[in-house]
Amino acid sequence: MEFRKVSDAVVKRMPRYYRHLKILEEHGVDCVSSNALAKQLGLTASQVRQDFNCFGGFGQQGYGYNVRKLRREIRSILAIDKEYSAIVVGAGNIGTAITYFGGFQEEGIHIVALFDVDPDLIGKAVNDKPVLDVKGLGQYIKDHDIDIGIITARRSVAQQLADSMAGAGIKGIWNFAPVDIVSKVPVENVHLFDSISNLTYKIGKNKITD
Amino acid sequence: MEFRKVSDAVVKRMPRYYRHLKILEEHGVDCVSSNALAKQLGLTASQVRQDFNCFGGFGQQGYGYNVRKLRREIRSILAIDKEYSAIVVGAGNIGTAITYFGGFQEEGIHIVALFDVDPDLIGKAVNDKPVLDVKGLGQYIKDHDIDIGIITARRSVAQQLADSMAGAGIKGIWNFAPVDIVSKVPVENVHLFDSISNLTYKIGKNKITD
DNA sequence: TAGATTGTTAATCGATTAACAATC
DNA sequence: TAGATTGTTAATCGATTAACAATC
Repeated sequence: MEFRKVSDAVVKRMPRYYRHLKILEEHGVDCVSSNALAKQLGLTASQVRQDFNCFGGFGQQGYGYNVRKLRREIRSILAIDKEYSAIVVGAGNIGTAITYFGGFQEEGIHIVALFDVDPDLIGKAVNDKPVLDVKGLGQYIKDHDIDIGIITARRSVAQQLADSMAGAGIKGIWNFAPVDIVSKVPVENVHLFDSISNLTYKIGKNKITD
Repeated sequence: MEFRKVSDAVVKRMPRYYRHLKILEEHGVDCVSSNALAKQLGLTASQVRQDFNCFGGFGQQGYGYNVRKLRREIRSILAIDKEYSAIVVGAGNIGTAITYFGGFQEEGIHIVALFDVDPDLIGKAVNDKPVLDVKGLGQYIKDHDIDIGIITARRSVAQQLADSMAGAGIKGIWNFAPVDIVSKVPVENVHLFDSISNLTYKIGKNKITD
């Protein structure tokens, strides 16, 4: 809907607002001011208002923001109000965990199949989803018009898997392999190693400072 | 070792350098210039040099950076050259996946036990690690001097688990529950929901723009 | 030495914060 | 209407980029 370029920092804060508004709504809160929201999230009121105004004016002067309305707006901005079909490439531990994990199904992301190279895994099922031969990956994406490809395969094959999925018309790639995937389609890299090493960094620094 | 305050943006880039240097080293590359490294990672040479100089001068004028040395320096900065003991709180799908996932063991992070409230899970084992009653969480941390607490429990209990672990002397918390944990000890929040919704955002925006 | 590339200071750019007029 | 709080413009701050002297 929006036409201005929205900075990456703003986009990264949107899910945080969304999660918090969900909690407020569950607690029966109708209305929230930028000031209150800022305090609850550790931001400034200015920042909150600037963020929302990147996408349009969702508030009401003298009153604040309607929690329900604001949440629905952010839901629409993040496009999580839509349904997505997804496949998991790499039926190992992470792939299996992602497939079992309910959190995405309930947000409209439906895993329909897994892919692997291992003949021992091909033909089996994970959470009732079939594990298929990776050879048929591109054709499957075309035939079933798959939206999201989730890469949980080894680092060395991640980029070529991404290329083949993008070539087959996938809409976006969610990558768990420890490489920064580059693609013509949108990519989100989840770097668990980066996260844990940022934690050990902080732990190490803490020891010295304290 | 360092004494200056290093910005969050710099710290977040360090694991990326580390991962890339690991690949360069595997490919037998001895030396790399800030310019080459910048191109490979999609940064600028200035930024690369600025980043490294937050922690000291690791390069050599007229030559560049020694890949092996630089990687070891970053390894030490991120404190991933040390050994850590860890426990997983919440023996569900994510907890199980994290426990099976080898990537952390090889980086010196050793999961020694899991905790849960479910009597059906308590007493069982995941990847040969015992699942214990969460009632004994604090005492276990004290007795075994556990470094890292990995939260893979429900959102509603995540903060109180963090509080109890911090109280028992844990050094850092790695949180997978969809809340921003606040603690007196260092915390890293992994928000899978934020990540996937940033992907759907980009997919949605792509459709409009193209 | 000459060439190359770092380390570091200065300039620019963008994001955050502050201020205030608009308005519910 | 008066009070409150947004939307938005202007000021500040911090991070990125550019420039260049130091030096291998």
